[in-house]
Amino acid sequence: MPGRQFNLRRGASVKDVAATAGVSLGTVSNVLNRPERVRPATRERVEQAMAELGFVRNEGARQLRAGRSRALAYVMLDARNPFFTDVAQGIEDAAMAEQLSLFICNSAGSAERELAHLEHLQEQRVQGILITPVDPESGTLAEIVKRGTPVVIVDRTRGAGQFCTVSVDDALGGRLAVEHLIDLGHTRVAFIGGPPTLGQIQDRWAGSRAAWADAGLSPDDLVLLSTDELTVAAGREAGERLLGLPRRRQPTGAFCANDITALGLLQQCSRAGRRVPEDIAIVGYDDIDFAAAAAVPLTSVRQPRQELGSTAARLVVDESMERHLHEQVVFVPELVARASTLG
Amino acid sequence: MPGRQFNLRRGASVKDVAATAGVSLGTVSNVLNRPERVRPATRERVEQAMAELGFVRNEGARQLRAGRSRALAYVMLDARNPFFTDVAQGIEDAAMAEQLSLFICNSAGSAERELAHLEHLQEQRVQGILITPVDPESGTLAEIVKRGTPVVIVDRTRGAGQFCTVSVDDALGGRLAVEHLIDLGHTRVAFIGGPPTLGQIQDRWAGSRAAWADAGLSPDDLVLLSTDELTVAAGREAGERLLGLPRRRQPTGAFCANDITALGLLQQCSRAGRRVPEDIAIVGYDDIDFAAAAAVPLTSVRQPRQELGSTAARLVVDESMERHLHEQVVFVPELVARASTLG
DNA sequence: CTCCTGAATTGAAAGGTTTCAACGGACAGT
DNA sequence: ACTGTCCGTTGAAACCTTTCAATTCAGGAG
Repeated sequence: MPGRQFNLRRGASVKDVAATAGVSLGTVSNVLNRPERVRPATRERVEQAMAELGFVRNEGARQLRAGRSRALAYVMLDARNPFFTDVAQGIEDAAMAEQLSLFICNSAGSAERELAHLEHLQEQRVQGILITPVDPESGTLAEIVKRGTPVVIVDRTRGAGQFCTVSVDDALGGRLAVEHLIDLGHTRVAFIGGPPTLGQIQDRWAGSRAAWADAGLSPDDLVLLSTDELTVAAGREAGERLLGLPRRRQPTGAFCANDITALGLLQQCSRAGRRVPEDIAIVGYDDIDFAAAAAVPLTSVRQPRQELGSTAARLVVDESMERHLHEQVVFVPELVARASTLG
Repeated sequence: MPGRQFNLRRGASVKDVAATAGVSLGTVSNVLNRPERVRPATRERVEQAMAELGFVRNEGARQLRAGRSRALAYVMLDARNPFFTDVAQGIEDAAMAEQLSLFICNSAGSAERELAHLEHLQEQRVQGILITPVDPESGTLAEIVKRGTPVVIVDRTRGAGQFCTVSVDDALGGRLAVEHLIDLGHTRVAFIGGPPTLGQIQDRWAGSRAAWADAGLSPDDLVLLSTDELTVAAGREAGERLLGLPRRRQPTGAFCANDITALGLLQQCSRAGRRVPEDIAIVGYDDIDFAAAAAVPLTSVRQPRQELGSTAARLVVDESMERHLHEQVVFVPELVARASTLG
């Protein structure tokens, strides 16, 4: 290969391509960004040169010029919860469709980790940030928006009034779950979930109570078993409490605020020799893949997870393009009935 | 705030900071990168200016200058499999410790998606790529390495001779699972998994057979139930086949090549009214969180997932620093016995 | 033949950071 | 007083892409 030599360590640049193809920098750039402006013969020559040199665009330089990068970011609250990985999948699909890269980070519920991630993402000049925040009211996010990076809150609405949000109607979800149990004839039901400070728990509980009241049942027969977190262990522990209640005061149905907790309850029931749904019917929330995969497939409230993600991505891209009114998109959940209630 | 004005859209640059602090560009850069070289008084003045202006380093420009970015990338094979999300967690931890950003991508088993991701990552000039490839022999990866970006293969060894790899001893894992069943007195056992083209399946099967032979049992009594993939559905379907065998030829123990398949088998058993482990003992593989969360907690072969990830990250960072010999790290798996075999 | 038009192409400038050779000043030693 | 050293600081150059005003060229109209 004669003539033109470029820095091996760094690879070919537009300049090298231009020299090889015998055109100017500007033309190479046009081939990349506005090919219709370039005469087909020229374009072909340039493309040939690119292939020959193995040219790969330098996104960093591009970003520097443009002022912002072609990357989005999603800061997950809990990567171990399949709900969030499915949301991430929806975001990735949308990002790919827009030719954007995606940083996925996991705060794992730690405000400190979250902050470190947000710091990095700002340094990367990402085009927009999608986040399920540890604490929406911390002020960090507001500051990021003020600096010009669009932020969309995913799956949270409390304290997020000033942001775009994408969420699912949790009150309706709670209602659907409890109405399902009522329809099946249950007159004593447990609500399992927490912590009660979480907006979503409040909404699902409120929806449950409303459905209960609408059916003319006594509030005393909708038992709140509050947990500290939404984990398998919390579900097991709540199950222990539930099964320990005196026989005649024992609920015949339980609505768990997420599937992971429901799996814990299911395990505890199995351990105690109770049959599901004959002795106790169980409804979960989220409809993660593992809900359908449980020994007794779990009835659950499905949230449109991927759509949640892709919509959030669309919003953040919109916002990065033009000033626009903040949108608060709310999706409708759906009950998926399976063996854990139907028998 | 008098005087100095900077482009609002873009935010403050080192230049703005330098002007505000009354020093030169170089000094600001020194404060950022070699603070020990700067007189404390000066440093403080610069840091003050940074805070005042809300200065955020522009990683793109930094990358442009340095030739590569301060970001790693992990291309997952299947984001819905918790095994890989745990590996990702390990990588993220290591990346954070090194102050590196991390792109997480999901090929979802599609070579096309994988290629699109790799394209983007090269444009980003990432410092290194960690990947569980759809096809290690495709040549794409070799080309990326040739262009100077280090690549480490995660959880695959076949056809990856020329790369750094990080994996777990699958033959040993298979041996542990089957030895456990033998120890419990099982003399007829099923191996469930596939596709048989997958190196890991081959290794786990080979390890199983070796353990079986070592115990002096007849090869005919280790039954291979091959599946097309490692999914819940495949596990259910294999369960159907297993339970359909004539009673006296029916295995009393099953070793599934991953936990997800084992959950499918467990579900099928539950559906058919078989008790686990009394009628059939089940061993899974991976020890994902949901294995312990199953109605009957699953005995499983644990792989050091997070360590797998963090080691891979360490290797790729090493490789990006200096030429080094390719390392092939192999971890040792461990059996975790639970109720699905112990009763 | 000249002028005009529009299309294709050019080249310089800008964007923010890092590096490095060079510089200035203080201070010690002679 | 002079030289040499060392520390702290400086400013220009380089990294690569994109943009845009300017330029060239071909071809048609007058």
